[in-house]
Amino acid sequence: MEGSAPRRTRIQQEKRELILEAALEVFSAKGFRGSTIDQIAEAAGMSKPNLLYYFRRKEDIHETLMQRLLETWLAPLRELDDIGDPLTELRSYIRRKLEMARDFPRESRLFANEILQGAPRIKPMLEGELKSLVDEKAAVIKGWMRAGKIARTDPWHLIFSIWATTQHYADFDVQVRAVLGADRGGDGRFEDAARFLEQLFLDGLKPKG
Amino acid sequence: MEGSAPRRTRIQQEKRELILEAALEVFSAKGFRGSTIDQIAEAAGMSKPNLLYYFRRKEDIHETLMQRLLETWLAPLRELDDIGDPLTELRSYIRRKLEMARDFPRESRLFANEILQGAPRIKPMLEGELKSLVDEKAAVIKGWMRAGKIARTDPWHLIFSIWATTQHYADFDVQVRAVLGADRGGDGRFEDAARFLEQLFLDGLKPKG
DNA sequence: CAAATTTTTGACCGGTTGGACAAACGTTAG
DNA sequence: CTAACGTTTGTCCAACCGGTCAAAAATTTG
Repeated sequence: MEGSAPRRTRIQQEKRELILEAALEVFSAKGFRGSTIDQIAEAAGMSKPNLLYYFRRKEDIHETLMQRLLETWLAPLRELDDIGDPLTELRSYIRRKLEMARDFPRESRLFANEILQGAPRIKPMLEGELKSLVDEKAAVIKGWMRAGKIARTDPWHLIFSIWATTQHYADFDVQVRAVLGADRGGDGRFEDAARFLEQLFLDGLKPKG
Repeated sequence: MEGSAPRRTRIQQEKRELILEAALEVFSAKGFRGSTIDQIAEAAGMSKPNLLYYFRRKEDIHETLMQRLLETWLAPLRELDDIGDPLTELRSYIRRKLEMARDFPRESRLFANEILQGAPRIKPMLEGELKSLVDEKAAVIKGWMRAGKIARTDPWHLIFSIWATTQHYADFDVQVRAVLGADRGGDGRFEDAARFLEQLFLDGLKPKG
């Protein structure tokens, strides 16, 4: 048992938040190994020993960050529900995921970094909680297919493709901006992406008629 | 001018290849900062000073690796050609990219790592060579749309979505395997992915009829 | 063969980094 | 005020890491 929530003073709560915010910034930009405690401390406006008073080890910061991330990261998929029109549900899911890529790019990159390195710290979660959730939702989608509400295809790979296309705009942001150039790479790129993805997932590329 | 190819002995050529192979393995798994020269040297079966005899700095290895990578990485897009049936061309492009994710996952991860960190070493290339190439191919695709051969949509985001969906199977391999589980996560996953992506990009999810 | 050149190695160095620690400082309660 | 507790800092250390260097070993060349 991890047991009863650790008693924390007001200062501790505030400083811990500050550190986590700073660490998210640094970790997501440079990766775990590429980040130093000093950098995080400076970003949080405190000295290294002071930071280590709130988090005993560098790993502890990363772990805490990761746990929080996973909560919010899977929320959109959890909301995918059997009630309501299937195509609308899927469209909403795609939109929500794209909004997360837009509003929480650092979280997306932190996650991507972890997976890229082989997910050493969260593999159990992937094989357990995540797999269960995806299997569950895949069953829902399969139901829609059987009912003729959406085309028959592989629900798991469908989910992968939604993850891939949406998170791409956070994880590969530099590349997206570079390719789109100064004019089209501005704020409008997420709306363009939303329009494109909606069309792709609904109709594909075959010409109408 | 970088000038005439540096004269190299047989041993130098062989050892440099060995080092690059080992470095690809290590860098792609742990990132640049997360990798040590010692690890690369060990993977290449030599001592650290010996390795440094062939590559004076750690960065030199990474740079060489990166240059080679970019050549092969963009080859499939270069092949996308105006002659031939548009839908077939796009299907081939998707297939080739997926094959690269399957056959060269380390290269894909190395590239992903670089982009994730903000592409510090290849940003100029992204804004120059890559952008030009993509713009050029986007124009080709636009031509197909005008000719009514494929549905009208955003060619740039179309290319992004192909990159994202295919590279996902290399970069997020751990996650894909974890979610698919022992049975479906085997070698067949790339064929499943190929089938799914073909359907997605051609027809989307709307039910037929 | 021997000389010249290339390759390999062990020892070493300076800078960085994660983390420990005790002392100082601040705050609050009695 | 003072004791207790929470917070902050300067100093320090051991491990690690990128890279140097000179000398030994191996290889090539004449």
